Amino acid sequence: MYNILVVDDDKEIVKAVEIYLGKEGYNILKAYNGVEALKIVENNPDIHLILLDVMMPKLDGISTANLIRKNKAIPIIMLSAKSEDYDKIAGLNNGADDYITKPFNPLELIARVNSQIRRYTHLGSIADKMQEGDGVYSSGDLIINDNTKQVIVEGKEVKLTPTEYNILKFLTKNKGIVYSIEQIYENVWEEESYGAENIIAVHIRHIREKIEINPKEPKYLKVIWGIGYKIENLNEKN
Amino acid sequence: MYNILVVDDDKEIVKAVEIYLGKEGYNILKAYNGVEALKIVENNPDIHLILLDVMMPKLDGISTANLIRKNKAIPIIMLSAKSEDYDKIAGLNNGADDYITKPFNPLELIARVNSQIRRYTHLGSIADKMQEGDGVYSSGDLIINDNTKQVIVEGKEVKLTPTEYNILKFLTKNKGIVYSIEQIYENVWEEESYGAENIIAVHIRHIREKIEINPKEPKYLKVIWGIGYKIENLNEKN
DNA sequence: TATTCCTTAATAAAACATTAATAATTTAAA
DNA sequence: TTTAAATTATTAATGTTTTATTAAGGAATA
Repeated sequence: MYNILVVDDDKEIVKAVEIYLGKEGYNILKAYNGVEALKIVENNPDIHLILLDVMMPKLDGISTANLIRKNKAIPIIMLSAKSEDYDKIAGLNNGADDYITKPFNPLELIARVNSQIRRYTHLGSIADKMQEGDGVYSSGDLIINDNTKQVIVEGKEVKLTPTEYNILKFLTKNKGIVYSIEQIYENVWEEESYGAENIIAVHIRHIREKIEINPKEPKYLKVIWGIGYKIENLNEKN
Repeated sequence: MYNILVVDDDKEIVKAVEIYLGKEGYNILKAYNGVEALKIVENNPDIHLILLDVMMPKLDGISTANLIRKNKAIPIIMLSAKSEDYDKIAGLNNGADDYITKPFNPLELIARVNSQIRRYTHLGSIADKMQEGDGVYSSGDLIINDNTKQVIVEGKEVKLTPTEYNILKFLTKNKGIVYSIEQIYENVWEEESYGAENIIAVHIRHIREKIEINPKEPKYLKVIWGIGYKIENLNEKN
């Protein structure tokens, strides 16, 4: 049984989250501002994840996260009312592991919570087993093992078709670099590209469906408008 | 006499399972939701196996399994109505030892129950006798002893032909790694491969018939579509 | 010579790739 | 700020490839 601390000054939201996550079998602790959250974290050594609103009276979510992170390595998911740029807000805040914008889709909430819990509880062992090099490529919590042809995202294995696998492998091997549709086609199919736009788009969509929690706000497989696609380089965090 | 707890909110299914397993000589205990199941497990120290429906009111099967597993190491077989992706559902749930999709074939039900009971009651001793290394290769409850040329699956010896044995040995020695049909042919026959597709496919089928409970949903010998075959690495579970 | 095993062939089933049509975004221009 | 053009996203269908299955004939083995 995992314990999740939910922190939001809006009691309706806390209640809703409690219902959604309760059904999933999680045990919920509640706080209504940052100060309360800090006290609860201090007194409960066994909290597995924190859901933290950004906008709160007394102590805002980002400061709260930073204070908690001084002492503990608990995963934190930030909640924010504004549907602002996912990347920007997430980037502002070193403390958070993930980010959800309100109003949120319950299924997405559950998926992100499960993903972080999985990551926190199992991932260490998986990541340890695999070393970059030796046909293993990674970006953040996306790991490709070309020996076993396995793709693991946030601790969970994902099944790709051969073409999907080849595209993802190519982009992850060269993470951070943007490739045009033509370049992707020619590298993966090893032949000239003609009207390849759509065929790549369809495969990209299928890959996103499998590796991204929310394919509309991809974390790994990003489009650079007018140029092409890349796998975000989520490794070297300084 | 072994005691099996059957948990499903559909009383028809509980009754049917009782009939099938009763004929096999098992003693059946019944529960109709997760909460009832927990009470029975608490009050009966001598339950040897649990059959647990995934979709149930009050407390779902996966949560129930996790709660039971906190205190006991009883084998659990999950039942699910949807014929969804076996791997996905099984992966979601660390607590379960096996998985059956409804509607199920009575023979498969019996085979899986017998297999788990055998495993639970005898396997410790077999696995102890054999040590990896010394020509002994294994994955989960599949054990190959190359000294005695024996293949043991879930506590039961299985007879393979020489070619079948060589293919299985090659894949199990290198479990987790995916080999193309050509690679398998060249490693096992030690000669160039031409149109080897079908010959391998036929042997694979024969091996599956012998080592898998349900060859259509193989647990050990898996295909990676478009790439090849592998023996799933079922050992290192953390 | 009888039996077991391997291979081939033909067919079925499943998984996957591609295409096409349409919708939604983004960017840049009016 | 609106509109238009370009680019990417999405969905469903159709076609292709790969694997699975079955059965039968031939080779090896006892």
